[in-house]
Amino acid sequence: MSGFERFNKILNLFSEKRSSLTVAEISEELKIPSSTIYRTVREMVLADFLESAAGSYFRLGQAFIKFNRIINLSDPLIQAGEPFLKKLANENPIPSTNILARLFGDKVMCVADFKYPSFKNNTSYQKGRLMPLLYGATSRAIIMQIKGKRLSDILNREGLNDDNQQKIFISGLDKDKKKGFCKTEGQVDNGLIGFAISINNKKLGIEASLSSIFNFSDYRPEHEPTIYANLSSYAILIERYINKIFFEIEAYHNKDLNKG
Amino acid sequence: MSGFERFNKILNLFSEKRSSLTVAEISEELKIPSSTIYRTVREMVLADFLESAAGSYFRLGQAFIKFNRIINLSDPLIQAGEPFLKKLANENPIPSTNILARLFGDKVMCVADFKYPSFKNNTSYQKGRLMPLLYGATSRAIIMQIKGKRLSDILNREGLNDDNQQKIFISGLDKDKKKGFCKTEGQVDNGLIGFAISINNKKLGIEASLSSIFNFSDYRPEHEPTIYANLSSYAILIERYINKIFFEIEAYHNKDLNKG
DNA sequence: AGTAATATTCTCAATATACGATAAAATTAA
DNA sequence: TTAATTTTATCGTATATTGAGAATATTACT
Repeated sequence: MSGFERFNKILNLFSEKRSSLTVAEISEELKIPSSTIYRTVREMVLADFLESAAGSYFRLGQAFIKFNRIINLSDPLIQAGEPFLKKLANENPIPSTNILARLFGDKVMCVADFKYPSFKNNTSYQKGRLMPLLYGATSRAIIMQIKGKRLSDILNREGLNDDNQQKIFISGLDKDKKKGFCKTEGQVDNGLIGFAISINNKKLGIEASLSSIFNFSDYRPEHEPTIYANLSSYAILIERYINKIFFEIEAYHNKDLNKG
Repeated sequence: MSGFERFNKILNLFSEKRSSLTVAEISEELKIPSSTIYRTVREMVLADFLESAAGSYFRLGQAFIKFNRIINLSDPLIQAGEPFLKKLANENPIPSTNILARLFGDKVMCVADFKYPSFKNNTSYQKGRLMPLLYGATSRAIIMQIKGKRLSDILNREGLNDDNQQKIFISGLDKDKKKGFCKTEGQVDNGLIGFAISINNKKLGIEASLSSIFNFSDYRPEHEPTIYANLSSYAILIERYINKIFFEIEAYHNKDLNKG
């Protein structure tokens, strides 16, 4: 096993449910001698990827807070989209959670969210959370953008191996694609209904979606036109801003080149 | 150079100002052949620490968002303190930014913040940001808790090498310690005045502070008693909650032991 | 489209580095 | 204090990592 692999494996033992671990536990989980784990953990602590806590436990370290902040301040999708989430929430006809999600590798991750103050439910959609790839409007509006071999590869990796099932899933996606919207009910959280629309930027490699999620009990069919209108106008706005930011980044790099 | 060291050095090239880099740039900065950098970068992309962006640039990856979220959901200080920041802001006599900061190794980092909506200034205090160790009430209320060799080591590393200057600084801290509060004006941001109080928990190794920052133009001396009263009552509340959370964590680990 | 320029991956032999068993030391608990 | 546990240090060996350079893939340009 390579050094980096071990480093990565150690970090991935940490989760929401298990936020601190001892060297003994890590060593046991990974079946690696504790002398090696001690050495690695020490390195990681030194570099702030871990920190030692009470009772010889170790926790995730400040490095993640630091780098997360850098991402927040510089990710074009977050920069372009986050400011609009609150506005979208305010313009929706009923209380909502509003989500910017994005494909990272094989996974859909929520990168920004705004919950309308009076929105009751605790949705699964929170910044930083990985979302199920095959369920929910948020994710559908993203995989909708992928096609061909890449799509079937992803589906296979997600466990949708059966050829026939895959065809059904893809033809469902195609229908949504024609409509231009996704709408799902209770696929991720019970009692919630979600609407989503695609956002993308080929140059920046961004495959994302904007979605609004409502309590099904609040929702009435007559809300739908407003919901769609809001989503699509904000999606266009966000795509424009992403482009603007992209050109700024490009200009910045070019300036650099001319300097050197 | 060890593998991990390189990994760490690559990540630390990224900053708020420089959020994407090419392999050539990394190779140039670190004086390491690009074939090696390509290999390392590929590994890092595979593990989501980097992601490739347009124009053969690389950016920080989703792993940081993911692990940051885990920290947010599990860090006892954030868990215990964040919910109170808004309340504190609402009870302050004038608009404020309210900060939970914490010592990580040698650095003070803001781990949670709540800005009162009408607070105008863009303060340097934002979640995830490293704060200057020797300036500002926020940091003083933290180093106040450190003494002896550990304190002088930290001061030395921060560049306060002169013995005499160090004595002056420490005696200043001692005065604040007696008062139980720190108050500084314009040390970090011009036109702002900050008040801070210590928060700590030995068992969990938490050395932190709670602070309220105001626009100097809003501030009147008669506000001071209320500011202090708010800070100290919330600090006590937060410390109690940290303890409660600590016992929950302990109980959780013990339960695990009995299981296994 | 076709070509040039860049970016990325691959190969391989030399060697630096990480590995793990064990001992020693330091810290914590009883 | 002693005992138990956690952490660091040591060291020979095995092996993963390195970097030069070739090969390939991708992108940019005409």
